[in-house]
Amino acid sequence: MTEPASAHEADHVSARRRETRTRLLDAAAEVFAEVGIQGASVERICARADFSRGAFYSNFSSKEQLFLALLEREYEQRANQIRVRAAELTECLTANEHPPTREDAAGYVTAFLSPSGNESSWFTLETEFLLLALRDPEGEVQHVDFNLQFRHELSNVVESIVLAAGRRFIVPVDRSLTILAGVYERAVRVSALSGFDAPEGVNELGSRFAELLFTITEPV
Amino acid sequence: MTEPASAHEADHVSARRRETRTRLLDAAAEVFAEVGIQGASVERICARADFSRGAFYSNFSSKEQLFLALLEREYEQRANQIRVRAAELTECLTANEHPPTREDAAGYVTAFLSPSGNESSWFTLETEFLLLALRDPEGEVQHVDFNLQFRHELSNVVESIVLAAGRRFIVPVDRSLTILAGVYERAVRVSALSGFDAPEGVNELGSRFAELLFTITEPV
DNA sequence: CCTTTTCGATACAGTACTGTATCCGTTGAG
DNA sequence: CTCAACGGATACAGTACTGTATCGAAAAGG
Repeated sequence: MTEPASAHEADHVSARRRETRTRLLDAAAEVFAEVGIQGASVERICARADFSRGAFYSNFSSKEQLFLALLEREYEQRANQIRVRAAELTECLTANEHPPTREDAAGYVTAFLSPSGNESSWFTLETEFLLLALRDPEGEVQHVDFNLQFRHELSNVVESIVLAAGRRFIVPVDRSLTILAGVYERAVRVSALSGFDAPEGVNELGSRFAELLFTITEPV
Repeated sequence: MTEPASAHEADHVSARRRETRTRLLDAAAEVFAEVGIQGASVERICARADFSRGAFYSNFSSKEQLFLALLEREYEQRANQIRVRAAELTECLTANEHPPTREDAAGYVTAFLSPSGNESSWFTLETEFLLLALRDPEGEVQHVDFNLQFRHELSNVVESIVLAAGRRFIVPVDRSLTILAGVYERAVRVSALSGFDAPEGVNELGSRFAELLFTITEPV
């Protein structure tokens, strides 16, 4: 609303400007993760990016706008990664003659869920986002939208993977996903609290998850 | 450290002082929930409680200390409530001749999970706590401790309730609890985001949960 | 009833940050 | 080569908050 710049206007953002925005976003990601969205002063973010506040206000109207822009970027990246991994996994599954054993599944799940970037800071950011949305007067911040879209995407991905593995869900898919999501998110939280470093956490989660998957699916 | 007042010293807190602390804690609960632990200034909390900052610094050494005190109080209250409800439920279950049907179970679970105080602000506080713990240099803030104790308590409660209902867990108890906790916490989060007001949310959760319980338990 | 202690209020100095208004170097178009 | 527009730096005025140090009233103790 505040920054329409709709299609008919000059969409042209100079390379210089894009670079500035990127650096500010990168810096913000760090600082937000470190001290929180409220604890982060515009000044500090700019300092981290080696810019002055002038640059900031020339690119974003407020700290919240910056945060939302950051979130959008990260979600996008995240979604892409999932798509890529899902494609790999599907290919791998269809290439195999026999349906995967539990052990195979554990490996696949582990690989699929293995952290890519800085998982810890992502989790922190997401939690900040949740808090922001919780306090949002009337849904200005569309946490739900982000999540619904993401969920939908994920839903398709998981279903098609399961299918590629020659299985199908016993209980309705959406209910299954609720369970899976719950277990997964809880695992992430626990993992975040005891430090993400431990790689065995991921393996453990992988096998547990695979087991769960075998419990709530059946051969097609 | 700074305020030992260990057991051999005067534990006596005058009624006046206790009252002041309570009012400050109450105010803090509101303000923290509204604007977050970082967004809340000491000044604002004091204003809400109709005290000056003098009173605050005379009772707490910092905002974080206040927050931790608040959390302790709330956890305590929470735990008590669960104990009470569990006792009621157990009594109710043992009084019955026949093991509960799914419908019964849905009712019980719904009652057990039905919100008591301000669920929404509690969820917000807990999330703030999580974030605090995430950033905690080296486990000063003992989120894990709180949670482990709580979890342990809950674990016993759930198991004994299930037993009183004449059933037992198919998969190991701790794994079952992980699943239940995941599903529950996720439901709370979703509920928090779409406003806690909707009472049908609780009912829905109740029946889903009961169903899940029937899935992962069997008659003893 | 007077004294001592306790506890909260007030005053103060200092800091960090905000958003704007203005300035100036850079860059790209003609 | 020139000039306008762009994009970021700097300066400024103003605000909110912090923690401490001091003060005075109310309670407790004798």
